Amino acid sequence: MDALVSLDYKFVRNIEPTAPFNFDATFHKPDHFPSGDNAWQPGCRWQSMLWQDQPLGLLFEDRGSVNSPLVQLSIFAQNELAASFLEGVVEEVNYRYNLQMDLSEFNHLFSGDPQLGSVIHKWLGMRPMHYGSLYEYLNVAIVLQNATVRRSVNMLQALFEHYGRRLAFDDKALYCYWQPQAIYATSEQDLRNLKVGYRAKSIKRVSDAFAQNEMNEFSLREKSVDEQRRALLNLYGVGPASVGYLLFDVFHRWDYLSYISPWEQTIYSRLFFNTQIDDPVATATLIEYFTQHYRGYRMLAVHYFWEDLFWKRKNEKIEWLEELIRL
DNA sequence: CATCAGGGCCCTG
DNA sequence: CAGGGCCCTGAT
Repeated sequence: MDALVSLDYKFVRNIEPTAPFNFDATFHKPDHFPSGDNAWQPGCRWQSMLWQDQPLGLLFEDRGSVNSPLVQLSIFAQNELAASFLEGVVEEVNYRYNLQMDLSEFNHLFSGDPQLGSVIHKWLGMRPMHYGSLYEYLNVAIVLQNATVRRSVNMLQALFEHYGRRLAFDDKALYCYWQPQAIYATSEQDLRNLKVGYRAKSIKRVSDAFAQNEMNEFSLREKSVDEQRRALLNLYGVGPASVGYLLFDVFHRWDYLSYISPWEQTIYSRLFFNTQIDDPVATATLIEYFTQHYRGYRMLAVHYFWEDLFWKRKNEKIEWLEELIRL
């Protein structure tokens, strides 16, 4: 299955994000684990995308500034694409990367906050984003479960190699996701052979739900948070931790925060209550704290702190954090 | 060499 | 609603 697909057609579109806009903090998230479907360097992000059965290569380039943002998007494809198709890609890209997000209220409310204020100032215009579809994110969420980062990386890579394709564009070769039908057509044992362990059952059942149109990301986007939450929890293999990530990253629910996993608990306790690693405060206390301080944008506020921390980690060693991130 | 926990979730009692 | 079991791996 590991065929190299050459994307020889190129189409260029300009996108004007809302200002202020921080290109690198939006297009690169140092806390995301490395994944074979994208690459980044300052001012550039390469990304594969499977859109309406078409394997695409995307290249985003920073052509503006914080206050006068401009992103040049190059779309690479196997063949000629209609203007309407390209418009659809641009619209979806605007959605996934939150390029038209209005941050003015968030900035206004919290730029004077003793802790969040300086972080907002430092990363002014940063957007949360997830580059993939709901189905793609679910695969990531599942391989994250109860595994070390290295193992999660290996599992996703094995899935790419077995069910995905490699796309060649702009001198890059990046893996592209598969359709859920590819796994609908396979067996749980085939998945287990890729050493995903008991997650095989979740991957299979989630893929089956999408292949049989029991899940529709686009209609789900129109529903209420509660309906979205219920629909996601209804999927086998999705629990409180995954649903939190999904509602924030895929459904853009900036205030949804109802579960904090143990390792996040340790980090937040250290950041907000200055506790020792082995003595974190209760998650209920943390949630109460976020509710008091960042009501309306609780998870977005957490995202700003989180990204700030992982950008720091990228540039300097943070010893207490290294202990918590077991590769 | 054996043991264990890891960026959860399901199922049972 | 607490707790055991689950696949596999790398660390100890």
